[in-house]
This record gives sequence, structure tokens and C-alpha cells, in this order.
Amino acid sequence: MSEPRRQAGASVLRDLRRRIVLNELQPGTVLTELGLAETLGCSQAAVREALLRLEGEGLVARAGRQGTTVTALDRDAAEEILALRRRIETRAAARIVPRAGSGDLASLEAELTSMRGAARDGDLWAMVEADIAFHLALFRIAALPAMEPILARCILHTHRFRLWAPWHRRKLAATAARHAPILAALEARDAVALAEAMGHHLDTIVEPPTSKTKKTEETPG
Amino acid sequence: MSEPRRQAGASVLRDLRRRIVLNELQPGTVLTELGLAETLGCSQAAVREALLRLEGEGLVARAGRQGTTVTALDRDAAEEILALRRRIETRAAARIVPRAGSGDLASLEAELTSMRGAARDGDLWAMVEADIAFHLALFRIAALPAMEPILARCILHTHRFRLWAPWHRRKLAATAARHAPILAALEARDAVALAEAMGHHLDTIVEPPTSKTKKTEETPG
DNA sequence: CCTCGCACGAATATCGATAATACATCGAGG
DNA sequence: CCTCGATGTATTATCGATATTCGTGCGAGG
Repeated sequence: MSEPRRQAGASVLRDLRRRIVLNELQPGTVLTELGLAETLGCSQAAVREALLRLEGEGLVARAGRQGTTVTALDRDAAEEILALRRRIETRAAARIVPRAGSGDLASLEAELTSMRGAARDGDLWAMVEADIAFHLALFRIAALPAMEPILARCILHTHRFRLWAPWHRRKLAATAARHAPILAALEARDAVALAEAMGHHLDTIVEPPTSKTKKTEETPG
Repeated sequence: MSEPRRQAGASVLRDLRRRIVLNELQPGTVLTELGLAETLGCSQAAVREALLRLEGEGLVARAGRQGTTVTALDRDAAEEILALRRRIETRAAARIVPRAGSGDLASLEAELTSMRGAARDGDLWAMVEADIAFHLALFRIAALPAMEPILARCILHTHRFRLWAPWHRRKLAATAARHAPILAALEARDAVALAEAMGHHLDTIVEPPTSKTKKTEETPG
């Protein structure tokens, strides 16, 4: 009734993306445009736009008139994508440090604050969105705009795979805290330390914290 | 006007992509959905779908109701993307060699043949499409499906930048011939040679053939 | 029993029209 | 003269309806 049909497409997009990354919509699930339109209470065009964008993000595969399916999760590809992400973000450190202004630092602090808020609320999806926003805001300082969507895609798929593998789920507060050294290195204007902090951060995303003995720092709980 | 309206969206997509990569539509050009619809003789929906996909490929930027513009070309980002592409394709060599079957080799031979045909006809765009098809077909053997769109994007942007910088234009026949060593290394089932051939191929994409090769070796994962 | 062809159903692709919205222009007031 | 607000226009966002296409199941023929 008073449902705001404005931004229907963006709403559908966010909803489907959340459900796919959170693995509520499992790989292979078939999505139909008219079916989603009726379920979500909007027209086919809005669903269509959302599915087009999700295809661009690699979360669904559109097979013409045969329907749209949620893409599969592949361990090898996930590891390659994480390695790619690691390379992109660590290499960017040398460009980020000399370009970071005080406004950038303030924005990143704000992102980290909202991330801690999501962790305190136990809101897993808000945590994912805040993490993506933090890493993209950091990378944007590197001034490589054409690479931002590539990194965004890598980050999104990293999260998806991490959430799919149950042993990769961890305490949200610890995840938020793991970003502090990155920001500290940036505030110290130390490019080497920033690259190392970022690399270590990414190394600990999918590795179980107990698998190696070199994990001697903050212990959750 | 009697043009078949079937596949209108795909036709618009290919047309706009070609014109952007070939730099006929220069960065900053403003595209309107209804304007393109009238020019191309189709409806707004078809143009809209094409623009959505082009945005997903990073060739245009949609700014809501403020219009859609052709994205800028950035030298730094282009070099980073090429380096990223080099890493992806050389790393894939070790996965490609043990997985390549005879059918794959035949397909790649066919791709190379069509590339030579495009070179003989002097068809620059057909050459670009054939090159993309060859590299993607080769990478597909690596069985990392989630990374294929990332590589596709890198290849597309590499071509766009190469065509934008006029000194990077070369003889089409020489470009086609430069792919032969890659296929030869694959047929020899030599992963190291394949990686080297691919790396050399990519190093000579934007470097003038007479300059000395400067190796930009980065820390391997 | 197997294969081929055809109608049927389901889903997308496309269309035209309308609503919503951001930008530019112009006019009034200070 | 400058600033601010109302209005007009251009453009996207969304909707409902229709055309097109692909898979499927059934029946006839070999």
C-alpha cells in the first residue's frame, strides 16, 4: 500500500545480493524474472535490472530464455581470486600512502567505527558491507578508478566463499579489530607497513586461526 | 527499419562496445537511453540493457538520472590492469597444460585461423574480438570459471587503451603471428614455455617492438 | 522399442507509455 | 548586483502488455 516503489530495482538488487553472498540462495538455484517480481512485489523490469547487475558481479548466470541460476562456488577459483585481491591491495599501498589526505583518514575511521557497530550488533551482513566499504574506500585513495570494480568483485567473492565455508566464520569483533593495524600503518604514512598489514590481514581471512603457530596476537574470546 | 528486432539488445551492446573500444565514442561522451533508442531504431529497454552490461564491463558510467557517460581512460590504471592480466594468464599456464585436451587444441587452432583471417582483411575490430576469444578460450582450459569475467575485463581494457594510444597500433598480421608461439608451447605441453610465451606476448602489447624489454617482476604469491 | 515432428507451456525479450526526479532557466527580492 | 526560489524540461525508472523463443511431452511412424 504505502510501499515505496521508488528505488525498487536497487532494493531488489541489494536483497538478492545479500541472500546470495550469505548463501541463503544456494548455487544452482533457478531464479525467474516474473517469479521474483511477484514475490518481491515489483515489475519484471526492476527484477531484470537487478539480475543484469548481479550477472555483472558474477553472482548469477543468465542463460537466455532458459532462466537465471545462482553461480557455483569453486574452491580453486576462490583461492585464485583471494591471491589476486591480495596482490591488488598490497601493491596499492605504495600509491595510497602519498595520496592519503586527512579527509581520507577521517572517512576510514568512520568506516571502521560503523564496522565495529555492526560487530557489536552481531549483524553479519552489515559487517560484510562495512568491510567492503572500508577496503574500497582505502583503495580509492590509490586513484586507479578503472581497477576499483575489479577489486570490488574480488572482495565480494572472497566474502561469499568465506561465508560458504563454515569454518571460516569467526567472531565479528575480532574481524573488525583486524582492520585497526591497517589504518594505523596508513596514519603512520608507512607504505611498507601498510602493505604488510594488508597482506597479513588477507592471509588470515580464510586460514583457520589455529592452523599455524605463528598466530600469537589477539585471541577472540 | 525492416531490421529484425530480434536480438536488438545484443546488437546494441556489440555496437556500443565496438565504438567505445575503438575510441569512436570518446571518453566523456554522454549517452541517453531514448536518444540511442531512436538512433539505433529500438526501444529504450533494449538500450537500457546494453548500457547496464557496458557498465558492468567498465566502459560506461551510469549516474542515475544525470545520464550515462563513456568512462575515462587512465594510463596508470591501464598499466596496472595489464600487469594484472599478465599475472593471471602466466599463472594459469600451470593449470592449462595438464588440462588441455585435443579438442581444446583444435578450438584454439580455429581461433588463430580466424584471427589470421581478420588480419588479412584488415578488420581491426574482428581482430580484437578474435584476440579476446583466443585468450579466453585458452584461459577456460584452466577451469577457473569465476575468474574468466575478471580476465575478460582486463583484456577488454587492455585493448581499449592500446587502441587509444596511437603508437600502439601495429600491423595486424604481426599481432596474429605473435600468438603462434603460445599455441606451440601448449602443444608441446610445456607449462614453463607457455607462461614465458604468454608473458612475452603481453610484454610486447604496449611496448614498441624496438625498445628493450624492461622486466617488472613483482613478488610472486 | 526407438526416433522424429509438432503443439503446448513457460520464460525471456521487447515495446510503448507513464511517473518520478534532477538540472537549467528565469524571475523576484534583498 | 547577487542570491534564492519557482518553474520547465530533459532523462531515467518503472510499469503492464505483447512477441518470440526454447524446452517438454505426446503421438505417429519406422
